Formats: sequence, C-alpha cells, structure tokens
Amino acid sequence: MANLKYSKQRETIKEYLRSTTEHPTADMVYDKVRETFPNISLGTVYRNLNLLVNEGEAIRISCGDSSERFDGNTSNHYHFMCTKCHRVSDLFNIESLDHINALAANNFNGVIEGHVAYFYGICEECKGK
Amino acid sequence: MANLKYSKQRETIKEYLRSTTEHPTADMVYDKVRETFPNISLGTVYRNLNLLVNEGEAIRISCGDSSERFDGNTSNHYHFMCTKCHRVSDLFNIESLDHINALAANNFNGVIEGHVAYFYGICEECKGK
DNA sequence: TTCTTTGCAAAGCGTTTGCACTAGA
DNA sequence: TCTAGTGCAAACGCTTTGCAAAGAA
Repeated sequence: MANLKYSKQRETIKEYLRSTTEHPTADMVYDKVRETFPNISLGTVYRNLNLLVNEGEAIRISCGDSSERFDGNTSNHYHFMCTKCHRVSDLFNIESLDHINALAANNFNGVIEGHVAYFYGICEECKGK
Repeated sequence: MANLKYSKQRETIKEYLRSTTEHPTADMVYDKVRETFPNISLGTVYRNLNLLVNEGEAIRISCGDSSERFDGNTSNHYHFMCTKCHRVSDLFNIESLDHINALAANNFNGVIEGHVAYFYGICEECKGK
C-alpha cells in the first residue's frame, strides 16, 4: 500500500484501464501501452497490473480463459463472457447478488464471505451470426 | 464422445474422482493414481482428466487458484473455497441459483445461457484457529 | 543519496503435445 | 489387424523474477 513511487508507465496503464470497457488481458495492455512506451516490457506491465490490483485501482477477472483480464472499473458489478467471441462485457443491470451468500450460508458450518460469479452466453453482436 | 477404448488408468482415475470429495488437482490425482500405476505419467493423467470432462464423467473447477481442480460428482452443485486452507468443499444446501440468470438477462441484449459461481470464506475447520 | 521502477532475459509453473511403443477391440 | 492409449520428454503459454541500470523523492 505504501512505498509507491510515481511512474509514467503505471499511470499510463491505469488510465488505459479506466478508459476502456474491453477488459484487456496483460498482453492487450502491453500492446496498447507500447504505443506510448515502445520499450516497455511485458514484465513491467505484469508488475504494474499486480500493483494496481493490490492498490484497489483495478480488478482482476478470471473467466476460465487461459489468461486473466483486468478492469479499471472497480465498482461492484458482474461480467458476461460470450462463448463465441470470448469478449467480456459489463452487466450494469444487476446491482448485487449478495443475497446468494445467505442461500449458501444456510446449513453451512463455515463462514461465507463472498462469491465470485460471471455469466456466459451469446453476446448481442454474435447473436445474429 | 465415441472411439473410446477401455483403459485401466482412466478407470482408476474415474473411480478415484467418484470416491473423493477433496476436488483434487491434476497433481493430486497423479499422486493418488501412482499408488496403483507407479509408472503412469502426468501427461496421461491430464489426457484422461480432459477425456472424462468431455464425456461428462467429471467436472472441471476453476477457483482462481493456479491450478484447476476436478470433481467426479457431476450433479449440479456449488462450491466453497476456504481462503485460509484453500480446500474446496461442496455446498449441497443450495439447489440452484438459476434465477440469477434472469436477473442478468434483464436489460441485456445478448443471450444468457448460464453462470459460473463459487463462494469463498472460512471453512469450519479453519474457523476456530 | 536512498529506495522504487524499469527493461531484459531467464526461469517458473501448469498443461499440452509429438513420438515410438503398448494394449484394447 | 487397426486404432486408441501410454510413458517419456520436450514444448507451450502465461506469469514471475533476478539483476544491473535508470528514475523518483
């Protein structure tokens, strides 16, 4: 949380994540940020993505794909993944599913602290094809 | 789906998955099955796990951990992962959360086909510690 | 100066795959 | 016989890490 010095690279990554809704992978971030820093390395991108996630400036999304995705929108929301084009989009129509925690806690002897959930199906763009 | 020949190795893996509720990783399966087939290779374990999942004889579980887990119980149920000991357990107390698909579909222009969800928190064993 | 960040390259880890051989049908 | 499965080792894809140089405070 502390000991963080400013870096142009991290700032650029953070701004890119905030500006997009495409939920990029580290590789996609790398490609984008290289437009500004042609010499940036993938390692730096990974390091900064991890830092941003730890600082609460970004969210890590695992949708069963081979690589993780990142989201600069840290507000509580759910995601949808298209099984055809594998794009991840935001679902702002559901506010919260926290009631399912109570369902899970029923008759369970541990402590339910939260859940991870995402939806899948066919996105609007792929529907007609 | 077709062209499957019997193999002792696959049968042993399948039976192990059916007999346990520990949701083993491929490595854990490998360790277990080596008790019966000391020369089995990790590659064979992976190949058979994938075959079993494709045949519907097992389920693949991704809980954000580095490695995937497998479950021989193919009935519809949810999982709980302890954030302390990282054990995965079954939640038989919730039958279905399919109603959340309708919540997600509301005001969404694609097609919601299903969801992936798991719960996390502290398991009964770790609670007292 | 001091401590963090960077670029680079190598290593790490889980998983898959090519190949020659074995075994089920 | 014919085809699928096996063991082995190498390769793969994503991510992390060690190190010396560069940059922020």
